[in-house]
Amino acid sequence: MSIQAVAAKAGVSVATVSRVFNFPDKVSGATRDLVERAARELNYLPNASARTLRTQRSRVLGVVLPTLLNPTFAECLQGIAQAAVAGGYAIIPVTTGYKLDEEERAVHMLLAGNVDGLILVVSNPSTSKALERLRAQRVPYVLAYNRHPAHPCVTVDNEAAVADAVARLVLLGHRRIAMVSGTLAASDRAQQRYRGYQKGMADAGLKPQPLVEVPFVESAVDRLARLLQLRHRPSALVCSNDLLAIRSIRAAHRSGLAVPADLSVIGFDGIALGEDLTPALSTIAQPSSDIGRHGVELLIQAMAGGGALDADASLLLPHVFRDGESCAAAPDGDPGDIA
Amino acid sequence: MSIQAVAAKAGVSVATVSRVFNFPDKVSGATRDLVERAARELNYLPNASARTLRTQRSRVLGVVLPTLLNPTFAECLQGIAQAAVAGGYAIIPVTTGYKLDEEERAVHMLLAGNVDGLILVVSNPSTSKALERLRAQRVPYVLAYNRHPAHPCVTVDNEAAVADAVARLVLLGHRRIAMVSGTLAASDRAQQRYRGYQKGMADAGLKPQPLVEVPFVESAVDRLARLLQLRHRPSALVCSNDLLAIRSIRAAHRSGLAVPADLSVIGFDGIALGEDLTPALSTIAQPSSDIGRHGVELLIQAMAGGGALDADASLLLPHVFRDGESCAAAPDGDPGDIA
DNA sequence: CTGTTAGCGCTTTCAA
DNA sequence: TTGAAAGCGCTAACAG
Repeated sequence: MSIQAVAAKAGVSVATVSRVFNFPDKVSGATRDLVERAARELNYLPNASARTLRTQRSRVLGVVLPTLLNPTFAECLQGIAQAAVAGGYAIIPVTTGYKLDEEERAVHMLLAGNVDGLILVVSNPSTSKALERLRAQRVPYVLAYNRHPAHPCVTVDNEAAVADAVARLVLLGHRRIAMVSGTLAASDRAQQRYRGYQKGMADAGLKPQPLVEVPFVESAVDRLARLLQLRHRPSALVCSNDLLAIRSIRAAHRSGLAVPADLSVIGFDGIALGEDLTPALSTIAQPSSDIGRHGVELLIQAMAGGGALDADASLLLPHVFRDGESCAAAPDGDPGDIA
Repeated sequence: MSIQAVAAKAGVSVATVSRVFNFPDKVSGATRDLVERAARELNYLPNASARTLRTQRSRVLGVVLPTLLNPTFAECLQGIAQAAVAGGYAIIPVTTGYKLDEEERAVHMLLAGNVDGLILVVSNPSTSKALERLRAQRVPYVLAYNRHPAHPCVTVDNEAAVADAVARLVLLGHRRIAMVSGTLAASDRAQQRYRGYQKGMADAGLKPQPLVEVPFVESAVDRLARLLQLRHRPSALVCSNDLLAIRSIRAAHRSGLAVPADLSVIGFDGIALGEDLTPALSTIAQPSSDIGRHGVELLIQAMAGGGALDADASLLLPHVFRDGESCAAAPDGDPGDIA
């Protein structure tokens, strides 16, 4: 069903039909009705490819995410989708599994697919080939969760957030506080959060424990359980994300420790599911949906202005500490190590 | 960067360049090298819209899902994405939030976006306007999770799966077994699973309890806790999905019941996260990723054959009972109600 | 306010 | 094995 057919049926030119769909007020009411009726009767839908070819705008956004298996990114994608629809855009999401070459492949694929702009979560903005390429080709893009002075980013203050969480634990009497993280090298967020841990400990005059770094792939529960069976085990764990926190809680149980009586656990992300667990997860909640939404809004705005996005358009959204049940006062009698 | 530029640089016609990209063996080795070099140097990417306009195939698949906040569908989408990439397709996912009018809107949007085919999870195939439309317009599509004799579907045998779960509980000595479900009207799966519960109870000579139907939106924990404080409370719960099972466990704790000592809970879906919980979730695991993958493969296959998909191409994939820790022998002394 | 027409970048006959 | 040219459906000058 083409514009030709509609024009013929309505007895007008194709230009008029086009105007009815794109600039309705440039057409007289009578003609407009005529065309709209014809279009409806023919079940006409403008052909997106033809329109894209002609206008050089696809009204499609590419989305690059590490995975959808972590609810954080699924929530973010929902926010992205919502904002995209509101702005008249479709999205094509691609997941990379935290792998650098997949990031590049994803960007290549999306560029080949004619997307107008990209919103992405990369492993590390400083070293990303994919970003270089986008910059070189002047493709509008915005980063989500990442933070880097040279790129437009929408995220939270990871460092401050974790430092704050550590301070709360200290206030509860904890001294042996350890941090559990995924592979540091695979994520700038993990690095920022670790710095936040170090800062929090230093601020409290405590000696930071060695980072407990668990690979993404294996479930990590065994590794964590081993840690918790040590003689001078931590009384509190700050985890770099909620999934790790959940596994830490499992590890605690397996080691015969009660959460939060024997061990406090704090997560990061604020996945919705955390509130339904027992104990409900104490966590640093970031506004994942908003991060996605704002990212898209910035992007659309920039594209309307015709250009790429500037680093100083970056947004730092507020995080909140969500007080659950996995966090309590420290058991007595452990002085910990003073820094 | 257009095919013209590449042709000029390589000193050949645009037709030859096109052939190099589409039918490499129809071009002599020397010419091919020439063209490939030129393309590389110019950083040429064929324009997807132009190609789509000309060939009438977009190589894009539409995906309609209820939500990504339930990890089940996120897992499924990963499977879909993987199979789509493997088959040379991009995907455009749209979520409907279990709302019928959103289903229609989604299909409309995707059709306007020139997708070649659709994979969707609808509320109820029997009553779906969206499906009618697809059928009428002869658009290739396949359903995931849904099951209906008149449509091509990829799913599991929900009824048998739940009946089997009930049988296991009976074997463990349970008599008062209740089913917890989301809004029945909103999902054919929920209806099938409920029938499975009824069948399982009947097979054991037990009287089915009234269905505990909790709305999707509110967290349901309060409602469930109330149920569990009744005098003749159930000793086991079969839940229509894992999210409900998790909330049921929370409700149990809140009511002072231990899981599985005082209450057994079985979920449905087999979300990965369930294995990291304490107690680890006992659940009927369906192969979500495979459901997505097979759906896409069927679709691509059908589209290659030029036509829509037939109902008898439907696939029933195997489910497995994943034995976790949320399910144990019934406490003594409750005879239950005999049917 | 409406119509005519060129051309977006590509694939695909048809001819050489 | 290669090239010339038509045309996919649409938008946007431009003309009237």
